[in-house]
Amino acid sequence: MISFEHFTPEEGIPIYLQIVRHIKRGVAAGTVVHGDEVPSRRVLSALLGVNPNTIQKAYVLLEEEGLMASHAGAKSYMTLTDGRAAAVREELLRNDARAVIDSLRQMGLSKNEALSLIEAYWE
Amino acid sequence: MISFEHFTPEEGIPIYLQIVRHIKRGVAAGTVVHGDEVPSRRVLSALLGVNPNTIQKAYVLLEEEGLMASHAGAKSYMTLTDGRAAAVREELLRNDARAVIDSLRQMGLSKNEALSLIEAYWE
DNA sequence: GCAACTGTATCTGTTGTATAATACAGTTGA
DNA sequence: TCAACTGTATTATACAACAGATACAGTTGC
Repeated sequence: MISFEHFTPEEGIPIYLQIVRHIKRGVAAGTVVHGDEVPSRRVLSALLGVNPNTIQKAYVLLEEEGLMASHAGAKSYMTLTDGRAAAVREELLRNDARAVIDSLRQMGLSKNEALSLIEAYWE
Repeated sequence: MISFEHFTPEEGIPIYLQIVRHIKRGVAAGTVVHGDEVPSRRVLSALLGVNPNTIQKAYVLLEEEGLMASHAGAKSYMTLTDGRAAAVREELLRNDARAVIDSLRQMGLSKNEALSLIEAYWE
């Protein structure tokens, strides 16, 4: 069963997108693997204190990407080939890198300054 | 006069917030300094192809943060003490660092792996 | 069979974003 | 002075995103 223990909602970003992101990061980390059971819409909605439709919206996105499968009446499970999981990881890493690099560059930082910044805030 | 030459709108983020971000990054980079003239609402709206109200919404936010000042009938200018500019820079850097670090950590990367990633994508 | 779960579909309402059309008032400079 | 710019304010409209309420339908296990 996929864990939402360390899920910390952040305002300014739609909840359903944060749910998608949380699961994708789990896939990238390898803590979410093929065949893992996904919490039901009602269970997760109660856990997070949101509407079941909000969960459904997130799950539909994951299904459209082929990362999970649902069937009326039955539980839902992750559907992850090795290649698909690796692709998710690459996508997230690339997006993160691109976003932060663009931003830091626009602020005039050099590569070394950027690396020092990340190192300083890593803790 | 503040330049919008390298302003590249990105979908998914409200235009007025992108304008605020663009100017703040200029402040952080030192390319926008105290006393710099800000394009008028009408001029910038024509340049970007958006409604004047959208520009106004961005400028109101900047005014509320004390980064610029407007007076009816006159042009608008940046109002930046050295400390204020430094604070804007620190805030943007900290937010960028925090966002990317949180994400990479959730994907299971170590500090060195994160640094290598940034270096690899910097180009 | 049936209770208790599962996913699915539809409708409603609020909010944010952006546009449009004006109107009014203050300043600046020739 | 006065034309041409500035900022400011109001009202209306449209649309999409987001989330909530509710009802319906399929499965699973006893």
